[in-house]
Amino acid sequence: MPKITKSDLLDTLRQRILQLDIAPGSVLDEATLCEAYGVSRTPLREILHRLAGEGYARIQPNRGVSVSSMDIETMRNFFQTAPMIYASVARLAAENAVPEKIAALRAVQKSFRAAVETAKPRDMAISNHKLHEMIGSMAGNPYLSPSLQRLLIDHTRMSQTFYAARSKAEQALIQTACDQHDDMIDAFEARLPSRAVELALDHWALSRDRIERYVRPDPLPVNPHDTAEEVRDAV
Amino acid sequence: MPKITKSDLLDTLRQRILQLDIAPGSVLDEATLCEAYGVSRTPLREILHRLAGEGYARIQPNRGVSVSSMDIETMRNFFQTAPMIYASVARLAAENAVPEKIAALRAVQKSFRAAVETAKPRDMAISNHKLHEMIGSMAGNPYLSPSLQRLLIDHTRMSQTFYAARSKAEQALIQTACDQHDDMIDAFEARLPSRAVELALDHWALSRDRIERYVRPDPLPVNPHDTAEEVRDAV
DNA sequence: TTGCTTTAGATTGTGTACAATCTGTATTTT
DNA sequence: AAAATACAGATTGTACACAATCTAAAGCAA
Repeated sequence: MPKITKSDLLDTLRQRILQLDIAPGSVLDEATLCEAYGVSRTPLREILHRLAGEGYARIQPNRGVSVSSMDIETMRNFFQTAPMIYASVARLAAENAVPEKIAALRAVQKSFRAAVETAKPRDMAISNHKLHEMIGSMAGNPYLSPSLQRLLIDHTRMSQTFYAARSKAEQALIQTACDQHDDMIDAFEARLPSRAVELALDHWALSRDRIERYVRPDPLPVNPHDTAEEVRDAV
Repeated sequence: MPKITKSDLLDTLRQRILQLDIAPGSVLDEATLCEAYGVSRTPLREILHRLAGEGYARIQPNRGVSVSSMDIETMRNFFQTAPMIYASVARLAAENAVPEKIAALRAVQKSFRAAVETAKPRDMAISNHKLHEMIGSMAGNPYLSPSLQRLLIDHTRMSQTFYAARSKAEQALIQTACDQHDDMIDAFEARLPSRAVELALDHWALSRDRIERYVRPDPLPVNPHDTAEEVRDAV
């Protein structure tokens, strides 16, 4: 029976949700989870309430808890909101930068780069999530943090495919994103809010384009003899 | 023994916190609350976790739950963030207006106006809070809502003094705020995002000035013979 | 006195039994 | 046959007892 602490279990569930190991919309069954992690229902239920409060899940009274879903309407709101929040947070992070937190950022960025170099998609996604969470923490604005949190949850879930890059071109994009992280941390450290905002928006644009490309891929060729490029130009 | 449902108790505690009936920073004692409302600790603890998730309270493991505090740093972040979020929410509310929700807004605004006319500060604060929550709901953006929620919690708590208006001038300000509500709802209904943003910022400016005036009141006259106006001009 | 250790009381966290509610199926009624 | 109802099994919600942890006061050593 694997003994596990409450905060560890909370973290484990958060990660499983972020990695799509537990699918959006699926039900978090109390009995199953208790069995799996060897805790009783009382603490588990408190964890579920907490997950709900953080936006990872949703509680319907007398009908259980389910992982937050990601429908088309949600996506629309995501694209509408992300740049504003990310830019604001970057600005505040630059204004409120302190050496201690900068060092912590660099440490996480180091593990992100390591994950990139060893091509471990899951580690990339989690490190990236953590990095951006820490930027939010450095921004230190309790009114923006909850929005940032919710954006990051869905952003990380959507990016799962991103990090499992197949082509050389996709790997190059990941490298660019990785370099952008370093530039952003430099901007925070130098306390350059405008520069931080600019970099944050570039970083967002890269991610956005990649997600859009996944959601709306190049159509299959109508005529099997056409190349993908010809089809794309025609559309 | 007053029998109370879980969601009612959740709502009651939210209102008590908003009305400063439970002071910022004070601990929410499990035993006391169980005694007071006749529920056992298990459901109460789940309510407390929920309140923490929503930003009304803060959990420190093994050290209990306390009502969110409002220190000087928090205030700074509040003033920095509020206009952006309020404006964004107003824009989205105008874009996503539906007759059903407009009707609901008008109903709450009616009860707000009634509270103003009967000079009931607590009802004003709660109606105002509810109205702005509903605007957020109509905006329908799950990424902005949590930030709006947190802003409203502290905004309502800070406004407690505002609604207990003493002078004629202060009552006139409340009237203005009330009229702004109607204008905003009209703008939502007519689907005029720019107009809605403009009105939201006016509404914010009014509230902000009032709060600032409370935090930094006119200084007492140095020389007892001076009038308040002379002192203000001299500062 | 000052600082550390011990220990009793209070508070928070967990496990388990039981109650309330919901869901889906089978039966009854029209 | 269709609709309504009743029931059984499963799931969620609550109460309470007990375990773990923290707090603060008392005692002891320097």
